[in-house]
Amino acid sequence: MATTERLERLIADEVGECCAADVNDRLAALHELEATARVDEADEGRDLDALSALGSGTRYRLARLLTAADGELCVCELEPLVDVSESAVSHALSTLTDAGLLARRKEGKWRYYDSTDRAEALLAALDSTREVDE
Amino acid sequence: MATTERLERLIADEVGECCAADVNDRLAALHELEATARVDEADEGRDLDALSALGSGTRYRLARLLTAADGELCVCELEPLVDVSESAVSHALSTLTDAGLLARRKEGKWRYYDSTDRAEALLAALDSTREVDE
DNA sequence: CAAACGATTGCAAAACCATTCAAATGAGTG
DNA sequence: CACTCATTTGAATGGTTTTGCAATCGTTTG
Repeated sequence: MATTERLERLIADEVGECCAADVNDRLAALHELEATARVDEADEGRDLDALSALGSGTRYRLARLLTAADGELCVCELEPLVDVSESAVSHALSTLTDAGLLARRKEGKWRYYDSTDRAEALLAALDSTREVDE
Repeated sequence: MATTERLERLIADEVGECCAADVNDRLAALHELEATARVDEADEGRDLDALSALGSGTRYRLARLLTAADGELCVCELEPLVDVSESAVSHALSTLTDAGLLARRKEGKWRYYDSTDRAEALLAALDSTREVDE
């Protein structure tokens, strides 16, 4: 996977000249970076689940609604607020729940959903990094 | 889209009895919630772009690398750190840039990328809401 | 100016996803 | 226990996404 040719030329380009030591230093730095950036595989999977769950219109809107509500909401309250079928709402809520973005509570025939800290943190991150200019 | 039948029954279930006023109150609350939760359409589009851009393995890993690096990195430094083709890396970096998660800088033949505040905020949100228990 | 090079782009194939319809589940009620 | 109702589940479908290949763009260098 790793051919160092381009990297050598990059370093030569930056430093003017390029000796083996320079290349080794840079390679070491890159491997250290790789270690720093690496996330536990299970955590990475959960992150990807959360991001892709939120990354679709219907689910994003449901998560927004549940985050804006100060408490839990029943499926039958959510359904009229998004314009997809009842079944699609259920699929969406399940996906969000599996992704750790919603919590589900049963009460008799009804099922209530609420947003988790994770959903709130992600939406807050988006809200706080909105571009000012268009 | 909005049939109030189920909602009426839900309220009857909660309150014991259900009069028109109860239903109207709840409907008003739901409409207010809808207004609170609503995000400017363009902003919503940008949020979805950001989330779905980050929500795929290759792009997530690139964003992690650039966030962990204290400065910008050249494409040729990133390429050996992820195991997809050069072309896929380029596609991924473009998608991330379009989504507002990376900044691109040209210098001669080389192209450098760096993460934006938005990418960092999203990854930080994920990191800070990791479940402790499995 | 032609050749070399880093990076991007258009395209096609394969993999994946969101939605719907139909059927099932599980709770409450007569 | 049959019936209704809220919600979920499974399968099918149409649409989008990811990737690699080949061709191309823009820059530097001989």
